[in-house]
Amino acid sequence: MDTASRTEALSQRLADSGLRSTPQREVVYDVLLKKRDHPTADEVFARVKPELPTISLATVYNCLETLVACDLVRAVNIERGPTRYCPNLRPHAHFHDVKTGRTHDIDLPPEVLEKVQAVLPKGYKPSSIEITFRGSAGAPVDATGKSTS
Amino acid sequence: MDTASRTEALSQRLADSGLRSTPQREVVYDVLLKKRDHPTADEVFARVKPELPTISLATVYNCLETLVACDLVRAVNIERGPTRYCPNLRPHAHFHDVKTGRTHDIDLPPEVLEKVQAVLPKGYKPSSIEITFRGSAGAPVDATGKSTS
DNA sequence: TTTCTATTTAGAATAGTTCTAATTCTCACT
DNA sequence: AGTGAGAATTAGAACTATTCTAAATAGAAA
Ligand SMILES: [Mn+2]
Ligand SMILES: [Mn+2]
Ligand SMILES: [Zn+2]
Ligand SMILES: [Zn+2]
Repeated sequence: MDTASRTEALSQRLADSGLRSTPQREVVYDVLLKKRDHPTADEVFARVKPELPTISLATVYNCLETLVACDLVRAVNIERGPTRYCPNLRPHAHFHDVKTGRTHDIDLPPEVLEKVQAVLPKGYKPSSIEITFRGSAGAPVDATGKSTS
Repeated sequence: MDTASRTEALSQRLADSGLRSTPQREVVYDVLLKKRDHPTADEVFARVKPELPTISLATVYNCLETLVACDLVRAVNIERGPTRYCPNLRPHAHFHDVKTGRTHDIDLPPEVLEKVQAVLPKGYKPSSIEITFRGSAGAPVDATGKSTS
């Protein structure tokens, strides 16, 4: 999907919520889609600025909040520290690599989701599930001791 | 388990890490065990104060950090906002009830844990898994419209 | 074109946590 | 028992991430 059609999809979704499409909202959404590394608001701010040099950090927070409210973006709170933002709308878990500090998306098959939901006692109605792994995702090392990656 | 034997278990675990058992650490741990509602540091502070009126908030943070480092307590970050603390060491998920704001523990059978771990690609070595539900846990309502709880 | 309202903006304010430097406590050793 | 070294506690300052406020701007509607 190119930038034009993304922008179209975005304004549609915003309109559905009675909101306007703005350059700030478009560029914030674009940078999230372009580099899907779960950036913080500060990082989004830094990436948007070259495109919109007069944007403010407050606006970045506002735009992110709006995108989350429209269900185009997920706010991710893996641990204490700044909220991170993820435009991946498919059901997925997060793997937080302690070595690199990076967070990867892990697709969740419906079958696993169901299995997890099944642990809930009757009457518990979840509206969302968040699964987070913490650990190392280092490339496996072979018998020579060299990395295989 | 009474307070005396809890204290014993605590000092043992602290000693294993080369740390001292102190009144502050004991009382902080005790209040976590006594009311398992995932309190914030501020809430722990308020509960400890009657017992140790001169304790400081900094010390509460220090004690909680120590207990987490000793694997006696889990730090829980459900969403943006203060970290919460949980002394339940069994594998469990958290259900955050949006209506009441309360967070409940949900036991996780080993079978479900395995199923969830199985989504990880080869080479991903998780050291911990966090599963959080968000939703409402309202008591089911019967045909009369009265709560069944 | 005027008006109405949404949005953006800069900066102040706030919340939660961590840091700093001084004090107090504990324990090992005499 | 007395002393010294290091561990732990403490109050308050500092810090980070976020939210709020109030004024400026921009866009749609009339
Ligand atoms: Mn942020
Ligand atoms: Mn807290
Ligand atoms: Zn993601
Ligand atoms: Zn818990």
